[in-house]
Amino acid sequence: MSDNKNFYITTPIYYVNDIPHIGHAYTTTACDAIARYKRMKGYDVHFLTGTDEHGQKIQVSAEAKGKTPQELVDEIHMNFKKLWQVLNISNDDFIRTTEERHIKKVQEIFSRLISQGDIYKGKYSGYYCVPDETYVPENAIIEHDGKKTCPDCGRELIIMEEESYFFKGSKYVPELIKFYEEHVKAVMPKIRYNEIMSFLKGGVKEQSVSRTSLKWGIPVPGDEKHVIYVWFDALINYISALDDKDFNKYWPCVRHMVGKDIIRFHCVTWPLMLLALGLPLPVEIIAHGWWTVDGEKMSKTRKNVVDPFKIVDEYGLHPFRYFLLREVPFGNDGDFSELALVNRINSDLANDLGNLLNRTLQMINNYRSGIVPGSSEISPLSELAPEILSRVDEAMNNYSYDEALKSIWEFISRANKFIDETLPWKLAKDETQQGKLDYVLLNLYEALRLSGLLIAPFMPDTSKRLYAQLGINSEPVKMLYENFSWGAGAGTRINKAEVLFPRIDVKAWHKAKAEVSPVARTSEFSSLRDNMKAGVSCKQAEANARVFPSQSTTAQPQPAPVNAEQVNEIGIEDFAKVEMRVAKIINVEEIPRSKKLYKLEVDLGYETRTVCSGIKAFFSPEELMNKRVILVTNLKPAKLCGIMSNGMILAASVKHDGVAETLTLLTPLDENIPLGSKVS
RNA sequence: CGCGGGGUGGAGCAGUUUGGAAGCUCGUCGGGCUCAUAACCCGAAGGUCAUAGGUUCAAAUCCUAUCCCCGCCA
Repeated sequence: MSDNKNFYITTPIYYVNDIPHIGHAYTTTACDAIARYKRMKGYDVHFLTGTDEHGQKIQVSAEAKGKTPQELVDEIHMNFKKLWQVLNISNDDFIRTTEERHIKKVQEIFSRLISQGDIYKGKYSGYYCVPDETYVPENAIIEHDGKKTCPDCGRELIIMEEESYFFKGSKYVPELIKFYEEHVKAVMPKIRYNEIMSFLKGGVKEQSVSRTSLKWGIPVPGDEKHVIYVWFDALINYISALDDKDFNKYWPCVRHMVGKDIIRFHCVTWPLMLLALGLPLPVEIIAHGWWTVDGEKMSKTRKNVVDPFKIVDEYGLHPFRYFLLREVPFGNDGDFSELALVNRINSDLANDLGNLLNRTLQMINNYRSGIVPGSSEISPLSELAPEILSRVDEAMNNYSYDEALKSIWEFISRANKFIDETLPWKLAKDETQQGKLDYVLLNLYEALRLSGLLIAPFMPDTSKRLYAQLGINSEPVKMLYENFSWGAGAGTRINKAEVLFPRIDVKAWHKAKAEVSPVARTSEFSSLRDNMKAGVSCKQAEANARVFPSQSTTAQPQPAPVNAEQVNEIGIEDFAKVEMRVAKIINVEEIPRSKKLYKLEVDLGYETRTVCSGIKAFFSPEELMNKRVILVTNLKPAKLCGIMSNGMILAASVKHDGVAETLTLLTPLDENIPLGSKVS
């Protein structure tokens, strides 16, 4: 643990071109909870998040939209700011890599490393994929017919050589290994620590830290045709966000929360940079797992992402926050499903906590006219309380949110059990038992008062609502744990009991969900074209597209008509944008790592193309060979399972519960129609 | 041999580092209670811990081989 009472926690800066999804929400919520927790422990907390706004993709999408990159990022970084507002994130700062303070600091650091000889100009040469605009590392190259090809698109690589700046981070590797050996908790959880150690011991190459191929980035000072490599640029945000005063105060106690995918940058690249700069290394780097959705991999390119805005809209903020932090053991991957969320809401939030509050308040109201009685007798609850506090503290120090919440709920369960043990409704009827009743009611009240405090870092507004019902006006998030004293709640006038979390009728929920998509998706960003270009299989893209438009409005899911799929009407001018032609399948290849896709070669008469099609489950390669099909020819190419797909084959399907049961290809009736004929 | 994660009662998972009576949540069944959001409390059923070998007094946990799932990036 840190030796002082300062605590600096950061999220990664999110790539601004991404659509905010559950993964972003998770990382940031986790940081928020620890930030709030530490504040309540009396720490001086600085909590930073932000956006990474440079890079090729931004440049390209800006061009596509007829904007400057700066205009684009000024607009879309708001997606993240908005989300943090909705999720009630208590960050102290939000940094953008296009801000002056950041650019200046990056250039300053770059210059300094040049002048001390840790960055030098050299030549970079390697295998390069021209269409993908990327270098392919030796170990990723796939040999095909004696040619070196790109693992992503399969096209041939060329040897490319360009001028580049290099960072001699490797010379600090022994020092870093030593540091990690002495600080085994610097990378958490343990499995990641081991991963990093074995990576470091395998040796680290010098890294190219500049690019000449793109423009949208921070120029190398004094050598403007080079742009500083995005990771070098991005990592520095953790420092550039602090002014000199804050730097001295917070840097020595910095913690980075990251997804497990980017640990190399944070646990190797970044510390090597810091060693070169002679700065202290991060106290802790915490790597969490990933989310799947309904058991399936979620990705920004696949668009089966969970839209946090929509979930919050439908289920409320705090159930969502609670679910994220409770559902998954620290560091593990987790699965998001709405049903699991509903179950958590019902059992943990409504039944255990909400109901405890309700029954307690009703009894105080009925038996003591709404005034909390006093009692100094020790109870099982007052005895358990300190233990729970210390268990929560231990869990939080290990970022084990699930353990912390489990402990809190153990306390809540104990309180429910306490009611059954003491039977207050019987005590109420017995004149001689009034002192005992005081004891029961006071202890229940205190248990709730403490629970409200304990859940505050996770569900700040819920704890506030809970406190309001308890008759306490101050906000739990602004309190300190150490100021809690058991019994101090005596004499308080409580407020009217209200339902804290309404139960969700699971049967009705299932019924409503059967008629709407199981996964929330954004209408704002989602369109048929987006889905398709994003590499979703045809069927799924259709499904995605048809789910919307959806209005984010009411709290309850709106039942939709069963058979009428909602499709936006389009004009003929929209239809005319789609070019379809007759094509013949001339080759069928299995893609070993995909159970849905075939790699098809199709002949359009004037050219042949590679198309990936999600029809493996329905046809054998023999059935497909030489079939004439209708191909959408002007679909933007997309990579599916690593293979470039240049078009989409049309098929009709019958679905049951959203899964295609039968599927038939659309094929021209006239076998003799020339290949390449346009369909309209 | 590309890399990584995983296979534990009906479902979802913990436990595997450091071997020592198989645990949690949900669901099911039975009972209790009536203050409460059909909530709460107690009890029960249900697992050869993927498979096959091995080490050991003792293996979900260590070793070897095999099979099967899931990702390839937040």
